[in-house]
Amino acid sequence: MNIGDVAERSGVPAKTIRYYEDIGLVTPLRAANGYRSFREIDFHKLAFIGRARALGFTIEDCRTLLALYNDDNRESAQVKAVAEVHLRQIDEKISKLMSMKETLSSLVHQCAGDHRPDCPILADLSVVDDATFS
Amino acid sequence: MNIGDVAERSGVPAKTIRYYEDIGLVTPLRAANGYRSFREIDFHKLAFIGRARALGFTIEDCRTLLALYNDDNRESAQVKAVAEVHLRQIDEKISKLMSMKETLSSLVHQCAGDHRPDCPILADLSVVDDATFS
DNA sequence: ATAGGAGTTCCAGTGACTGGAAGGTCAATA
DNA sequence: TATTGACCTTCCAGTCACTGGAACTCCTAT
Repeated sequence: MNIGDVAERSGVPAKTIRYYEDIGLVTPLRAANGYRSFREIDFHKLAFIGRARALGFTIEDCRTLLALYNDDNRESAQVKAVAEVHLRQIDEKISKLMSMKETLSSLVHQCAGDHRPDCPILADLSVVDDATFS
Repeated sequence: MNIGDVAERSGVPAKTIRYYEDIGLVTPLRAANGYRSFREIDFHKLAFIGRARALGFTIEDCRTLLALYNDDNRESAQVKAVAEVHLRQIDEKISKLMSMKETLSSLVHQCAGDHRPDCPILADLSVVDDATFS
């Protein structure tokens, strides 16, 4: 398989696949003409990575998960641990975004959004108190 | 005020303030010894930026919001529009994270997390179907 | 022969910082 | 007065995970 085929099949862009090769995530063979030559196993790996990335795992997580996948002596606890850490980080991101959302949507609701200059959003941002947001 | 003072008062790290000067967000004066010299207005601006960043606005949004803040002829509708776009982006991020969270937490729950190698998380990631995640 | 659609490499940019090296300045103390 | 230590300066490089683009080669079909 050439890079275009594997890109289409896996859903991972060709450019990204080249990048993954650069950082040693995949190691396709090379044809005589210099083209990358992907085996089924390479496709499988890329699909795995694509799926893991879609779940928000970092590239380093992907490396770890692939290593565990290929390790017959793995313990499911190891995989679960990686996933749980990631899950906690997702939760943190969600809480942060939710609190931003609350503040912001309350400000947006207070704002008339008309031709006049008075704006509670700007008023809030320009509060003169020291270091209240940190 | 030296950079350390304004950093402490505004909650924006000194390193970040220097970066903000680099990209033209703040323009402190310079003392004879080459030290940056911050006026009240600089502090105020940094506090504004810090607050806006804490609400997730991009640097470019900050530029826009500061310009509106300093524009006597602004219309609150302009500010509201910026905030609403940002709010929608926050909502999108939240939905994405929530769907990741759901998939992932269901997988985590299915995983025994013991010494055995069998793992539904890895099983899910290695589904052989073509391009299902894209 | 030529056109086009593949593929290749390499370099630079994204956003918003952050770390670190190498050095200059200032206030207080021994 | 010398020195210590905290503070300041600039500049360069790295982060994360790509993405865009230039300049080139290669393959296939007309």
